Amino acid sequence: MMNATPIRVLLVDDHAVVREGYRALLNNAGNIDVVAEAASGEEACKLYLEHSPNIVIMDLSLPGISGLEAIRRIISRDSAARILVFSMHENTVFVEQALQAGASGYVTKSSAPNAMINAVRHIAKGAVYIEQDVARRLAVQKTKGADNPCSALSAREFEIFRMLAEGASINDIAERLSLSYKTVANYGTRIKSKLDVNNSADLARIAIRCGVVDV
Amino acid sequence: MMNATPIRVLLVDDHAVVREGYRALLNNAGNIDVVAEAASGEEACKLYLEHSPNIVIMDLSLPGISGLEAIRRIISRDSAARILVFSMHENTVFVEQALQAGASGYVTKSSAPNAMINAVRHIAKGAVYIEQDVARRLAVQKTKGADNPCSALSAREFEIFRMLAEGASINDIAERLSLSYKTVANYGTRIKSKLDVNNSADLARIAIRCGVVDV
DNA sequence: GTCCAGATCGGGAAATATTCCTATTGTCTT
DNA sequence: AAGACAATAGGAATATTTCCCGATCTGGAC
Repeated sequence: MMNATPIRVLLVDDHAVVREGYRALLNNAGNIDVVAEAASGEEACKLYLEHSPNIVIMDLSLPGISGLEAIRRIISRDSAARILVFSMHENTVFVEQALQAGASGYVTKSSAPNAMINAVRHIAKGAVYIEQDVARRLAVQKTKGADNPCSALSAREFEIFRMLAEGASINDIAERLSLSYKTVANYGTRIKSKLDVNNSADLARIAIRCGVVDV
Repeated sequence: MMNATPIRVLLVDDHAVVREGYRALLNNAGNIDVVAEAASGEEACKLYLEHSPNIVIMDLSLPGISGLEAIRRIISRDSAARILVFSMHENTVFVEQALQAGASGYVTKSSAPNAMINAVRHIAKGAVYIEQDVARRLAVQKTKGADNPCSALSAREFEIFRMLAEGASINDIAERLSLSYKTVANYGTRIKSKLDVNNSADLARIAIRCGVVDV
């Protein structure tokens, strides 16, 4: 097949080996041209301005500013920027945050190898690309227009969420808030359900991610 | 340059895209032949017996049994097996655990792309390959004793600790490790006791602090 | 003013998880 | 060979979590 101008891609991942692999993959796909690579969010912003690629493929976990922050910065400079997040995180929290930040697509590293290729082509055409199962879980979770998971919580829920994430026991919390044990236990269940997790470890991680408690 | 028999490699990583990338990388290097790919520890063990590769390149985070457990199983069947761990974890705890389990090398994904190639060649010759800075940090840590709580844990404890901190349920873990529910539950209690915490949220925070799981 | 949605608060019962105890192997070390 | 300790797991008692309910209360919609 003959193609016109190739899709120009900026690759952002802090692992050189991983970038190298993706580069090989994208080159083999044809009509996709990796024009630059960045190992950090800062570098990504800089290189975006220099190269004005059609697509940015962005890992979320980066040294320095996070992938999410990098997305925000790129979008703030060019609201038409098309960014495909290529993350190993399956959690919908990340998807939400990425889309909220302005990403046009989200593909997980567990996807089929050509999912990235497909996503690149779709996004280049102006579409939004999210994988089926990720999208489904996202839809289930989108009860409110929450920009971060914590904002789906009511005041009381948030308070108890914090305490749980800090490692407080149900009894502690009940006592400190002068509530019945049952009430707190039920809040715990409701919070986990709202945040789409089913254990305290994940709860703690979300809290840390949101800066609600510290590490 | 002309070479005799190529180095036959078994690639183990749960992400098809990542495997694809490494395969491309190794093929380009010349004289290295990826003879099989596994997406899980179980599959790796099976394919190891079928193909008897010269080298296994093993990611540590796998579905089902962990990379560490897979290394142990392969080594228990063939103590001469040469396994290169190729992990994204920089933490020395992982290096320690991997070498203890019988790995012959440890390369992080942040290394230069050809570090993997070098490592494969070295290990194929029978050497042990660990990157400079990783080795240095390992040595530093050894000289000044236990600086992080995880080193108080045994191999099994560490493995389960990780899984718990990642949010896996007792049942998940039992199934993935082919252990009784009771065994895992008891490990959980022992781990909490050793780490001096009494809930999963604190467990997760310690794991994050030690860089054993990410946020 | 009435009504409804949603927040807050909790009981009951069943399902799960955790703890503490004990016991059997196997593998080192001394 | 003895002792220490890791790995494994059962039993029984607790503790926690979940699911399902119902009672208030409050702030807006109509």
